[in-house]
Amino acid sequence: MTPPDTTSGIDPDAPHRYTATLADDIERRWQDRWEAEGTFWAPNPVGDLAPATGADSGDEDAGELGDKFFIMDMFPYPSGAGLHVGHPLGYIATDVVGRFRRMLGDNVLHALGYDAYGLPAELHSIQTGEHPRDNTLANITTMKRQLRRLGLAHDERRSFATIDPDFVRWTQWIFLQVFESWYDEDAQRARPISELRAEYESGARNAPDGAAWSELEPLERSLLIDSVRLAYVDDSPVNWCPGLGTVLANEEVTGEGRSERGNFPVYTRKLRQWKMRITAYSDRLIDDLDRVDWPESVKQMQRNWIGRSAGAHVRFPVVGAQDAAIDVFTTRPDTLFGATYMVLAPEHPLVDSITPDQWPDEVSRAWTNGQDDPRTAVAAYRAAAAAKTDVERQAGAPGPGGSAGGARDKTGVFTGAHATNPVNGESIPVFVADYVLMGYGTGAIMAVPAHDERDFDFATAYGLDIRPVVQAPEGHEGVWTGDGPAINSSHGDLDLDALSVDDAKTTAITWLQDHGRGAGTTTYRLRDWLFSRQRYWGEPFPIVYDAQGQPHAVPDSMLPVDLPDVPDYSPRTFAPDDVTSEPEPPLARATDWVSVTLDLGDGPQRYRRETNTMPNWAGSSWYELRYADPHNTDRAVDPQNEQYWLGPREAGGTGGVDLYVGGVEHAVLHLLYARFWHKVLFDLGHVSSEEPFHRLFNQGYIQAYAFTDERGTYVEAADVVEHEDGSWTYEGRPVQREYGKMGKSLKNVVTPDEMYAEYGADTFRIYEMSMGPLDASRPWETRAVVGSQRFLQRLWRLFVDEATGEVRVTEDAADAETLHVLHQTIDGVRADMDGLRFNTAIAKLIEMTNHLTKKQVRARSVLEPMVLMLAPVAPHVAEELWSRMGHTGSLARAPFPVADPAHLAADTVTCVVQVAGKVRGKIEVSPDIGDEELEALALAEPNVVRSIDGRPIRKIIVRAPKLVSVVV
RNA sequence: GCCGACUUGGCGGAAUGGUAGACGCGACGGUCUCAAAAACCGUUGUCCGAAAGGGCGUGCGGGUUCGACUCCCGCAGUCGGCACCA
Repeated sequence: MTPPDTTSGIDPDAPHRYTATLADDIERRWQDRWEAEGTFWAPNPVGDLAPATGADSGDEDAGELGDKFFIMDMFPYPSGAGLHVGHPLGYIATDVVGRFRRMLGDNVLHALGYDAYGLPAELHSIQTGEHPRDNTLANITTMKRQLRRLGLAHDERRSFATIDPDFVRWTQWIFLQVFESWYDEDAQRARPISELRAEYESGARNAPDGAAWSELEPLERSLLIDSVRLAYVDDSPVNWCPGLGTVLANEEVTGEGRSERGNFPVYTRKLRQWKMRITAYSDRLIDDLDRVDWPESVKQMQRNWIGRSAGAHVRFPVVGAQDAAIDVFTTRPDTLFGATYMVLAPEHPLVDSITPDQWPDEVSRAWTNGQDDPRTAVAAYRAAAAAKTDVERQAGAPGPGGSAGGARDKTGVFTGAHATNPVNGESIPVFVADYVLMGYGTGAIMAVPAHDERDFDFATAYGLDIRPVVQAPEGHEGVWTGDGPAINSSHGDLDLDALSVDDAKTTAITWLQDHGRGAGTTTYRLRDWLFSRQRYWGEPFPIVYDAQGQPHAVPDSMLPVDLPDVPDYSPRTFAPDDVTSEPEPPLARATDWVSVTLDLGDGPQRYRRETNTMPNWAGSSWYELRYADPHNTDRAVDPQNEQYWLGPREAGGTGGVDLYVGGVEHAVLHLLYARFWHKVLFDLGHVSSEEPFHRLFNQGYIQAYAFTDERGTYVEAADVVEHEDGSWTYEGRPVQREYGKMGKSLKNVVTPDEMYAEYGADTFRIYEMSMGPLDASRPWETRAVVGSQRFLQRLWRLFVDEATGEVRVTEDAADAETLHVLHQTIDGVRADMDGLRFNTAIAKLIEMTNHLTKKQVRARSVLEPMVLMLAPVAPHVAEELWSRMGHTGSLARAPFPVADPAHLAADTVTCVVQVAGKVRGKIEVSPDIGDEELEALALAEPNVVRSIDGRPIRKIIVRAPKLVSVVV
């Protein structure tokens, strides 16, 4: 008989031991087979990826595809730097989920594309002269090879890159959809421009100024239409970055007023640029956050970014000026009686017209900045404000004493004008100050120093009245921004006194509306999306300009508009502080391309092409749709395919990708833009889903330790030695440890290739998944990887004789305890997989393996479910064992084990006995023991008796069969 | 400043209000070996104790509860986002 193979019989050099070499052989073999057999192909309802079922039309087949599960990763930018072990974390996680869902019977759509436009490739081209496409495609090839070795269960037929002409064609098509739409505020949705034009032509609608369509000149008509398009050219302040030679979206500018890429200063200035009217969707973008399954933190970030705030517009007539009035936005209309002055932003258009030639009598010296007349004073102040970058402006001017600059000292100047407070007729001074921003609200405020910190600071500095109109709690000093009864707030027919803040707001707004002096309103922080860049490596706009400079869509049949070859890929860049420079995109130099003759309905004419390109966010704003129908030449996505993969599952649902995994760094940029485009496409009837991503999950990051020597230079982390006292040395010299990213410059990169070579892909996958919860960041520790390999080796040994390679699985029946362990494990692993808790799922598999090893269990009825549970995380070794047990096909679609309730309950349960809240005894009892019997057993336990020590028992809590708590 | 998340052994981390520290790394002890490495087996929160057992322990201070890592209040620290947004 077989000698009991216990501890000492294990030979590390056994020929059939699960080593990196064997793993490598197994993994490559299965990867080739999966590819050859198309194991992970996901059929579509219709089109080229529909199942080949003869003459049947697609409609019938859709039902036969079964339940779907669409899982997505945030696709990568194909960098030339190569992967480190942090990159695949999310891809492994989605692969585990995808494989699990496939074993539950779902039709799983999982593929990976490449977000291939980007600055690095362009910078590389500027240096080398190589076309960015060549470099990018080479990087994609390398990256695919590295990722393939992970054994990801992707449908390769659905992979694409955003630079593929076939993809660009539809990116440009979507741009034109946006361009050819307007937002109908009444219907609260985007509608085609053609419908608006029809309404104008039929006379159903007049221009906003009341003019009839028929009375307008052709150019006026174009301008009217263009002014409401969702994609439009606008000459308004943008973020100009001379150092990069391009403009940037607000989202691409850091809090310090610098470019996110390159860290160059950014200046606000007016330039003619493409924008997208994302602000039209502000409410829906906020409201629909309640309908998606996203991390609360990301939802909150988007809410903050959109920045909806409710309040009122109030008109303050300018004293002495006929029709002039200052329109302000306030969130606190309840404090109108506390408004003691007003402030205009330096760029506010009314500043010039309201500033008089002379100071009024008895003007305070502090208000004039020492200037002899208001016009000079205001002009000087505005010039000074304009010269500041946003950074300086936000940092605040250094105080008179050269203060360290912590506080944002308020500066400003009196305009010499006064305005009338509409609620009490009071005349209050109007200032210009740069603490009021032109970009928010109306660029003008009513200042209520008693209840606003900023106004309080300014009022204190300039000696302005501070009048409390909300009763602060007793003993409170300074500004009170909280709730309380209104005081000093009554005049004429408006009486707010004693009302709470909320009630006073409502009352004040009603009064303002009734008297035509204002209205309740909502403002947003969100600005329209700046959509053009002065760069080469991006999608060209499918737009041409006519002789009058009016934009026209390039006809659909001419898409895609390809990038022309240019002699030089760089935009003209300037000194980082050259504010007045004019942007000059590289495409402008392709003069033959720029000038084009087209017939857009009026016969052949010369047009000039748009020479800006789209921002890198364009491709990623709709790529989820293309996975569902990657080769469609007639549409971006066929409606049936879209409905199947993305359509809402229940009435009123948003639909969207079932699970989208990626880093939290895209919380506002990519995720906001993608939602916006998706909603436009929904409004126009191109998709049935209202949201692109139904469930979002942010994976954490793999961090790493880096080490610096005494000069602060990074040293090779792999060669640092740790000492028992917790210190580290490199080549004998002491080094300092720091914790952060993995990167070449930090000399702490560990690559997946090293892991494949040393342990194999399955070990690497297990390690990454077992390090901790998926949403937490954690440090990489190469020396811990061996633990995952030991697990797989132990498991392998259960099945395979390491000396002979013989499969040792028997047809024996399993003992009751093992069955209990098995079904407990099945139950737990299923739940963990569902909740993306791969770390605890793996821990349970390890526990079970340790149990089977200890008991030398070889029963097929236990080992087969074990292999199936392992398959999502370690698919290659699972496939190998499955096939060695005699199965011929892949286990990719084998049913995931189901726990048998009969085996879930244990024979005995450990009951804990607490005395005065402390555990004093444990007793093994039957799971269905009664309360009374359990109580009696507990009180008979010697250690429990000793702990009670004769004290009177006040109460006994029995939770059979797990717990007895004795209160003394 | 505002918003959000987090804080558990030497380390990564487990724990529907019910045995704190599962699982893994490391460390220590052992088996095998001439030896070492590898592998395997065992121990491992901390203090007292020969043991039985007991004290103390989940950032800090309170509270609710028979019972709190878990719930509530206050504080500190770390990380992320926003930031003169009216």
